[in-house]
Amino acid sequence: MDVPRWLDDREDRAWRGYRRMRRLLDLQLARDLMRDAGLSEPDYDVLSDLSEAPDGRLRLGELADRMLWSRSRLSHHLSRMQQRGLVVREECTTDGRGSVVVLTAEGRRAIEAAAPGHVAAVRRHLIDLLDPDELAALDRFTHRVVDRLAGAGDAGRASGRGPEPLT
Amino acid sequence: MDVPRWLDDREDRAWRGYRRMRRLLDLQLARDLMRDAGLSEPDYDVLSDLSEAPDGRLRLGELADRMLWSRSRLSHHLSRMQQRGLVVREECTTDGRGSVVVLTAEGRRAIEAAAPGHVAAVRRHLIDLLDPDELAALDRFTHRVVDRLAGAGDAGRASGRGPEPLT
DNA sequence: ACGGTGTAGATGACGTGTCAACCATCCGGC
DNA sequence: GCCGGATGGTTGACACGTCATCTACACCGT
Repeated sequence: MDVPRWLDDREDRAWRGYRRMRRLLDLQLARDLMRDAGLSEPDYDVLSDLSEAPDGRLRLGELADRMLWSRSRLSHHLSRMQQRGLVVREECTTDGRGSVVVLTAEGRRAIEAAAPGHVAAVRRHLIDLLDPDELAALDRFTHRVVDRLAGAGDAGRASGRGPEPLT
Repeated sequence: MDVPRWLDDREDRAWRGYRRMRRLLDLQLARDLMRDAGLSEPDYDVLSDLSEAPDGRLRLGELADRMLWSRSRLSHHLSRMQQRGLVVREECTTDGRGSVVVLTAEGRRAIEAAAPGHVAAVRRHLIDLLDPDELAALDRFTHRVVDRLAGAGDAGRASGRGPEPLT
């Protein structure tokens, strides 16, 4: 690590801006969503991913992977959503261990009612504020960063180089 | 709201990329930080903001505002950090209600030990992956978004226009 | 068929965040 | 001076997320 390479002015501004935006955007979108649709962001994400799946059904693990959630987290969250009647669990016919998460009619109603307002909020607070170049840049570099991070699970900082085994 | 204006392909890609990056970056930075310095990201942020303040001391509310945290959250978190000896609370001399948060020697040691590694991680996983244009774009639009959101606290979606009273 | 190993999920304990009271103090008007 | 409302901070109850653990089943080699 030797002499640390601090962030220069431009980098620091961008980094602070990112974190601040991240926080404020979250708060705002969560507020809007809760007020307009009675859903939390995690609720929305679950319902949204489910609604995009054929028949509104997905294996729990598959859903967890898509969302980048731990199975445990998803399991807990599903229990709460199940109580509210938004989803149900079914046993998996092809794998005795598995469960299948299924969107209920009420869940579908909820996501369909919430979506237009949520998309509008995303536009209002973020997307519509970007010019085409910025939008393109956002697309490019987020995917670049994601590929790096998703590629080598830990990509340790320890030794100088190269991927390392996952933990 | 009428016919909802959905996100087109480019917008959708950028938005999904953003959320995915956000999640993975968080996980990775948190992991690195915990492993290398035994701090959570919230810990780091508190210490970092404190260490930038004169004498390492700030009014609780002032700190909460800078961090965009609720006073309640900060108060809880400080109690935990105080237990670990990273900060202490002092009574405020100019306002009988207030408390002043003070960085301890150990707290200063912790943040100084953590900083180089954390900055390196931020570079490795994000900053160094952006070309100058992208960095500039990130700086620009994040601040634009922040200004909007910070400006009109709620900036309601309800009526067509204009700021509304805070909740 | 059987035993060992790995994987899918569930669960409980615990740390953290939020929300709604709550108390103490400050401040502006009378 | 004092009263009413605002402000600074704390607290407790509850929602949520994580981690370690546990059970049940799958898969593979023999």
